[in-house]
Amino acid sequence: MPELPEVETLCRQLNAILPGEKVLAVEILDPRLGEGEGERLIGRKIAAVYRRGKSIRIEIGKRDRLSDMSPETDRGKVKKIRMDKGFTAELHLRMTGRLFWQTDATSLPPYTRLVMTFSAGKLLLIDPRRFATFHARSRGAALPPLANPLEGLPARRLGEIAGMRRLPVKHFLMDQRIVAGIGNIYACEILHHACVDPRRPSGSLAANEWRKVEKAAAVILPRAVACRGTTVSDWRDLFGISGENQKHLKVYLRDGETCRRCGGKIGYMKLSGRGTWFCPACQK
DNA sequence: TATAATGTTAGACT
DNA sequence: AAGTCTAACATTAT
Repeated sequence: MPELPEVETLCRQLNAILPGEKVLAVEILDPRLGEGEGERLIGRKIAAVYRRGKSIRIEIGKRDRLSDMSPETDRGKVKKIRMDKGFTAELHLRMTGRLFWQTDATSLPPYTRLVMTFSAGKLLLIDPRRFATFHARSRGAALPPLANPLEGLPARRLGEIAGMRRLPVKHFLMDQRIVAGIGNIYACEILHHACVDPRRPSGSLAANEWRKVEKAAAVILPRAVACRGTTVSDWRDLFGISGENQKHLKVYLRDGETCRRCGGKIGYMKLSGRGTWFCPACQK
């Protein structure tokens, strides 16, 4: 469920809480998430949290001085432990993953799959469908940055990449290798704002149409971040609070209702296997 | 009971 | 070879 604005919301909220916090425990409750992945994070401090596309990357630093001062350890060993570069815990929420910051001693909510304990609280991964992924990797070379639609989607680049491709433009915008972070809701909304029919072959868009797509993304995505995401079913932010962006939806889930721009009737169809809402009257 | 769900990807098919 | 399409993953809610 979470797309760029939702993941961005979580990252910002995590960044206000986690840096400097030490990982006290990691419990993996769903074996699909990998067995010993969490062990090596224990005793380390969070440096910062970043978003890359729809992934949440928690940068975790070197082991804290006190925690590796086991008495009588030979110095070589201690040194070795502290020489590493730290880890990155990478979370991808896929369809139904959520993060929740729990600060009271209540029991874990249903479908909790992972618990990361800090002194200030517990970070829970809740995921009914169990598609979410979690990996703790030692920090290596920085990954190449993905095109970040929050920093703008240059129309020219989009046109170049689209070339002569016949892939529907909606599918094109959702290709994470091209544009990192747009999913089904925002692809529908961006194309409606840009007045472009989602079925159009991506290679058929004229330069001015890509410019409209660029502008649409620049309106829709930052507003969705400011609204802390779109709650149409189960999306909640880190503190369990619904987003507000559903108020701004023009087509998504509005099947049969009236287009607020032209008065036409919002249509629904399956495109590339995904539900697609659009206004046939004003999206050409 | 059948269907769809805010994501990704392996494998099949052009 | 490269582009495109489909099914599969696991589970709930309607």
